[in-house]
Amino acid sequence: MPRRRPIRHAMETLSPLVRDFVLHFGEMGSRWGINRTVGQIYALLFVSPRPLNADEIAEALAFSRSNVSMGLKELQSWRLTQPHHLPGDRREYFAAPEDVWAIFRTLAEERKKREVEPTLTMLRGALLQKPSGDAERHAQQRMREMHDLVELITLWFDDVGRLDPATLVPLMKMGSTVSKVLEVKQKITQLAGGRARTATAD
Amino acid sequence: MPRRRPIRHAMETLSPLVRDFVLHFGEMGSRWGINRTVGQIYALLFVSPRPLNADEIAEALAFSRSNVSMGLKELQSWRLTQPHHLPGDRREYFAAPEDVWAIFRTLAEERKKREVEPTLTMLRGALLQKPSGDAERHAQQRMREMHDLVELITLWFDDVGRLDPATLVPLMKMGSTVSKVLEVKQKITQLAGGRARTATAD
DNA sequence: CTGTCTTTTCAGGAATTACTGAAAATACAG
DNA sequence: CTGTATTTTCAGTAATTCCTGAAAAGACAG
Repeated sequence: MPRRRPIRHAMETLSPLVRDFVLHFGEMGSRWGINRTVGQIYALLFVSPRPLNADEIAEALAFSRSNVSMGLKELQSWRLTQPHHLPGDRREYFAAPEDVWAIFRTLAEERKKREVEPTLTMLRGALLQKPSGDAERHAQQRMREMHDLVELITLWFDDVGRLDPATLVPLMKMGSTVSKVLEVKQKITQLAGGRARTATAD
Repeated sequence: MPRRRPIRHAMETLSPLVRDFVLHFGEMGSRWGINRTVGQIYALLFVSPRPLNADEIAEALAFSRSNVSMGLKELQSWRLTQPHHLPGDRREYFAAPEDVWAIFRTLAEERKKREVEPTLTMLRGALLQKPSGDAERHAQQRMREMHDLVELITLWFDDVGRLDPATLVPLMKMGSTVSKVLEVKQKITQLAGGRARTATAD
C-alpha cells in the first residue's frame, strides 16, 4: 500500500495541513476503485479557495500534465467537477462544488448508476430463468433476497436524497427515535379514523 | 477492465445462472477495492445451498488452492464468513450468513471501521491545527464541513442500523414521507406541552 | 489562414497487485 | 510421538494498472 516512488519535489508548495488531507484521500481513493491521482486531485480542488487550472494542479501535486488531464477527465465523468473559464484566460479552471451535500449526492447517484443498476439488472435477469434442480432454486432464492434488499435500500435512498438538507439534517439527528415517533403516529392515525394517512408502504 | 487470461477450464461445473452471478460480483469487487477472486468466492458462498471447503471453491472457480486460502482469509477479516467443522471431516467449511441484512450490516460496519473512522481522525487532527493565513483558514473550513457531514451520516447510520429489519423495512418503505409525519409530530409535541420530547437534535 | 497556447491521446515503461506452486506450518488421529 | 491431512506462507512470475513524455488535436486571436 505505501508507494515508494522517489518523491521528486512533491507538494513543496502545499502546507502540511493540506498535504496530509490530499495524501489521505489519495489512499482512500485507492480503496474505492478510484485511483490515487484522482483522489488527490479532488482533495486539492475541494480545499482550494479558488478554481485551479491543470498546470497548477500538476505543479502542486508533482504529477505530469497528462496525468492531471486524465484525472480531471475522470472527475468530470463522475460529475464531481466541471471546467470554467476565467475572462481573458484561455485555460480551463476546475473547482469542487461549494455544497458538501451536493458532492455526496452526486457521488451516490453515480455509484448507483455504475454499480447498483447493473447489479439489479443482472439479478432480474437471473430471476427470470427457470431453475433446473434444487441448487438453482436455492441460488435464485438467495438472489431474490439480495435483489429485494438492494432495491429497497436504493429506492429509499432516492427518496431521502430528494429532501433538502434543512429537512434532512434534523431528521438524521433524530436517528432511530424516528421509529418511536412512528409508533405515536400509528395511534394518532387510529384515533383520527385513518384521516392522517401519509404512507402506504409501496 | 476485462481480463483476457486464458480460461483454463473454469467453472465448468457451475450452471450459467450461478456463473454469471459469480462473474458479476468478481467485476464489482474489483471496483470496490476488493479483488476479483474475493468477490467471486463470496458470490459462490452466497448462493451455495451448503457450506463449501476450500478445495471445492478452488475447483468450482478454477483458482489455485493458495489463492482460495488467501481469499477466505480476507473474507474472514471482513467478518463475512467463518470456518465451520463438519463431524468426521477435518476440513474447514465456509458459508455466508443466511440473513442478507446481517451481511449488509457487517459490510457497513467494516467499511466504517476501515475508511470512515480513519478519515474522521485525520480531519479532527487537521481541525486542531492553527491556520496560518487565509488559504489554510479556508481549507480548514472545508474540512470542517466534510467532517460534520461524514459524522452526521455515520452516527445516523449507526442509529438506524440498530433497528431490526421488522421495524426498519416499513420505515424505509415510507421513504421521504417520514418527514411529513414529523411535521405532524411537531404539532403534537406543542399541544402536549413538550412532554413527548423524543429527539433533542444535539 | 497562421501561429500560439492549451488540452488530449497514446505507446511504452514503471509500479503495483494478483496468482501460483512449493515448502513450511498446523492440526489431529492413532 | 509419528504420520497424514489440511491450511498457510511466501518468493517468483504473470497480469494489470498507473504514469509519463512526445506527438496530435483543438481552440482561438489576429
